[in-house]
Amino acid sequence: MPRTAAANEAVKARTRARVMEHALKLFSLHGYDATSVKMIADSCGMAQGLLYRHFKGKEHLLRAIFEQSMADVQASFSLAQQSEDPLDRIEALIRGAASIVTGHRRFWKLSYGVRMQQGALKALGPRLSSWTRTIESTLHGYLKQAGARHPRLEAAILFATIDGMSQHYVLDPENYPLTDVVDAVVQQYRQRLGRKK
Amino acid sequence: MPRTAAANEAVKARTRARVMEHALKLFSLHGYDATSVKMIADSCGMAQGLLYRHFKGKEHLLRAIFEQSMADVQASFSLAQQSEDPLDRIEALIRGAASIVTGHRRFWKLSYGVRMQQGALKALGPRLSSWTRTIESTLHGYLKQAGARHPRLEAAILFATIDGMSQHYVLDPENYPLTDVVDAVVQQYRQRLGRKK
Amino acid sequence: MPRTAAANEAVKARTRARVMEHALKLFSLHGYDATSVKMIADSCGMAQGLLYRHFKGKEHLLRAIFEQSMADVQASFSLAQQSEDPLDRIEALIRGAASIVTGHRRFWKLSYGVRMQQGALKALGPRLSSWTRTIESTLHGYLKQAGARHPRLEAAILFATIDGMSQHYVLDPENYPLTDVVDAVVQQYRQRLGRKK
Amino acid sequence: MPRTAAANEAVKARTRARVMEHALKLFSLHGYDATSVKMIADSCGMAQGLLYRHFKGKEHLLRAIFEQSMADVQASFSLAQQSEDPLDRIEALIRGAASIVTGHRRFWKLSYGVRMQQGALKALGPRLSSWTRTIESTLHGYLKQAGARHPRLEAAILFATIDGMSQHYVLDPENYPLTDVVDAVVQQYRQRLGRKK
DNA sequence: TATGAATGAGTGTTCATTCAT
DNA sequence: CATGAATGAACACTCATTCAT
Repeated sequence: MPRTAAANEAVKARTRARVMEHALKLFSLHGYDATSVKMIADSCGMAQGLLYRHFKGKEHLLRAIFEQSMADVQASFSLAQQSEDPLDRIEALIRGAASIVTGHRRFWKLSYGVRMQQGALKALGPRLSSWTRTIESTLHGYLKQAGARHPRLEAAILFATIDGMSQHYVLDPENYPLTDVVDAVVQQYRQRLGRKK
Repeated sequence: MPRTAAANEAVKARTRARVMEHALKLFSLHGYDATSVKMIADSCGMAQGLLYRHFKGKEHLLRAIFEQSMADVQASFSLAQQSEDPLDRIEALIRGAASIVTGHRRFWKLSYGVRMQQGALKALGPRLSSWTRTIESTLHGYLKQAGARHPRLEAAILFATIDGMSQHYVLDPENYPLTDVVDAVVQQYRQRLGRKK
Repeated sequence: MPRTAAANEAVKARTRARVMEHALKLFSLHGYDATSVKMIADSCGMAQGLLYRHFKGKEHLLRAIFEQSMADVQASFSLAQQSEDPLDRIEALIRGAASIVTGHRRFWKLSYGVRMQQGALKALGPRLSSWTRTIESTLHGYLKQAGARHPRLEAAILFATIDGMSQHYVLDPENYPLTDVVDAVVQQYRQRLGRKK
Repeated sequence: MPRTAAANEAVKARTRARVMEHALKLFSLHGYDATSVKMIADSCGMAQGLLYRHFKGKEHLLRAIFEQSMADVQASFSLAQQSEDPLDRIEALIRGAASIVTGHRRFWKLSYGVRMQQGALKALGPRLSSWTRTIESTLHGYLKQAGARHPRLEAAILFATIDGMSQHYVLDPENYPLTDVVDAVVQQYRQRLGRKK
């Protein structure tokens, strides 16, 4: 009795997910280059060859991980836009960024490591930079609405702060006081922008 | 007649510098792992073997680059500490960071890439993290003097902003409006901390 | 359907054996150091990489060869100890040594070459010297039982004779009259020790 | 003032000798393959390049060492032939071999290591095997004169004993009781051959 | 679908040798 | 006579990928 096509699909999807999970763990731990396909296969408990049934190659695996994580991130960000008040929106965005980075620290560690490598960027470049632009223009819009005097520059600053903070957290998740830092950032923005209104 | 010892020294130093220059370019472009020794040798137009007369290995080459650049950076930072007024000092530090990053963007790109990689960090870990601590504690001291309410948190925020901004510049030096961003950051801090005095 | 585990095992064992066979040939011909992994792989008609699935490295390959051949040798030697009469035992041991060396001349050539090299000895040192001691103390015991006046010295002499003869045979197996030499050695010992009884 | 041609020759000869001395030490210690030209030059305190003024290459250096040592050995052996009595001659030859090996143990260690390597033998093969033949035929002659029944075989045996003994000494010069072994061998031969006369 | 043996181009590194000085 | 910088081919070894089963 052959398994139904649907059941096969389900198994396949589960395997794919498992591979991506293990790969992300190893990539974030040792870096993309220093992680061999064998390490991933061993970690998954499967043969190397099988991995190539699911992903065309190591680079495609990396791409798939980015695709999926990016989608997660996108979804999380949408929540920020439900509020009406611009200041609330900014707060939501900052807090959203923080919760995304805590929820996916492995992915962000990998991402921060990879974004400095032109080679790895060949595959991811467009994706990564369009993502960057999205955040920055979103911030720009919010800050404009909030009455910032130089919204473009302030967006750049806020983005830098969020990115730097996220990275510092990712480098030492155990000790970095992310929630306190986030609260303080939020307060700073509320003070500065609130007063002007 | 043998070449004089001095002449030999000069040739050696020139070659060493050439290797470091090309290595830094390639490391910053493709990342440490993704740059092969062959690529460096080819870029220098020399045989691979010669590289090993000047550096004990790829990792030592990386270390040498760090050593040299770190010394430059250290020197630049010292200038910031000549002012008396805390706010002036903070401004000097922010501007100093920016000028260091523009002056050594290749090194910083390499540095940002390397700090996420466990492997490359083996050699540099102590150096990099002591450096980070230095900056943060310096910022902490200045902010305390400037009367910040939560100097520790504010130092974390300012450091995140500087780091994020530097990184965004390094990723796209042609287009990122670093000087404008720096001016805006400085203004923000002057406003916030100046008012409280 | 995957190859069965058993079939895989068989293929692997066959390849392993082939590598060891060719490696022994080349090691014994050119010496351990002067034989490159490439030479072995070429001789086997396989890719260099494959060799490393079966042996962790060149040195491990050497070790594996020793392990296997030593086991053979050990077994052969046991046969010599079945006789009761000490003179018969000595004869059996001499003849046993000769038959071992003719049966494994490649191994012995390798072995003789390797024992003069500090480098290769790193891995085999203990094995080789314990083996030497075993032979010498066995000879010592036999000669004592046979009533030799200075069994320790005579053991050293007999061991030297056996070792020298084996080595001369191994250097020129086609022409060296090993069986005649062995017969003559046996006769010498029978004469000398027999008379004293 | 140019140095005289003769003085130059003397300097050159002294340098050559020094290189050979250091090379022999290192070759015997680490093996021929494992000894780099740099190691030799460093040990001599001279530049690598200079070494090539004196020897065409590493292999020629090995060859030169053999040449010189062989000549020494040849000279030593000639002394054995001054006696009249065949038994005395045999004794002199055995003792001569022993004193040669103690006087040149480095050379013999190298020699024993190298004679199993076909590659190294390319250069030395003829020399080594003609040497072997000389010894064996000399022994043959003496044993014949001493009235041995199977002089050819007995020569082979005696040669094996001498070679084996020398090698065991060279492998562990500190502990091997060479003089005792030599005395015992001499006594054995005197007993066996003396009686028959 | 799944295996892991096999491949071949690649890695960092060493080293005998040459050459400008 | 002497230097040591420079070369280039070789070395042991790794790894992403393919393929027979």
